[in-house]
Amino acid sequence: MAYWLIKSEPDSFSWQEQLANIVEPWTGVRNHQAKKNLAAMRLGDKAFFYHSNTGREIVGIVEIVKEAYPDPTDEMGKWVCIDVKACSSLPHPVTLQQIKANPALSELALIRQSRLSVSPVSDKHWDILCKMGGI
DNA sequence: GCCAACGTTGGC
DNA sequence: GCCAACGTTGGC
Repeated sequence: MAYWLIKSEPDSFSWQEQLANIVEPWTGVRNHQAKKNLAAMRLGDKAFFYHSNTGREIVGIVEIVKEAYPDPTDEMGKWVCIDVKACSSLPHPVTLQQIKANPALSELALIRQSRLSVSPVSDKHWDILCKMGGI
C-alpha cells in the first residue's frame, strides 16, 4: 500500500466538507506530475488531507476508493481524477511549521516541491506524521 | 500584499 | 528548440 498527500485550499474545499460528504471526487488537478501521482494511486491507498494557504496543516486522512478515471470537469478529457473517502481526523493537526522544524521530514515532497498538489509520502514519513498527529 | 518557484505560452 | 514574458500557486 502506498501513501500520498493531497492539498486543498479550505476556502474552496475544506476537510469539514470532506467529512460531511464522506466520498468526494478529487477533480481539477491540472499538473502533469500531480496527474502521474493520481494515476499511480490504488484502491486502499491512504492520503493525508492538507489545508494549503489558509491553515497550512495536515488535518485528516482519506482512503482512495476509486482509481483514476477521466476528470468530468475537464472538457478535453485529458486529465484524471480519483474518489477519496474520509477516514479519520487527526487529533492534533500537523502544521507546516512543525514539519519544517523536523529534520527527519526535510525530504518530504511537500517541502521540496511546495507547489505540487498531489505528492507521494514514504512509509517512514507517514509513520512520523501519524505520530505527530496523535494517531 | 509581496515574492519565490515553477509551469505555460508564444515569438524567433 | 530556446528563452523571455506572463500567470498561478502558496508561504510568509
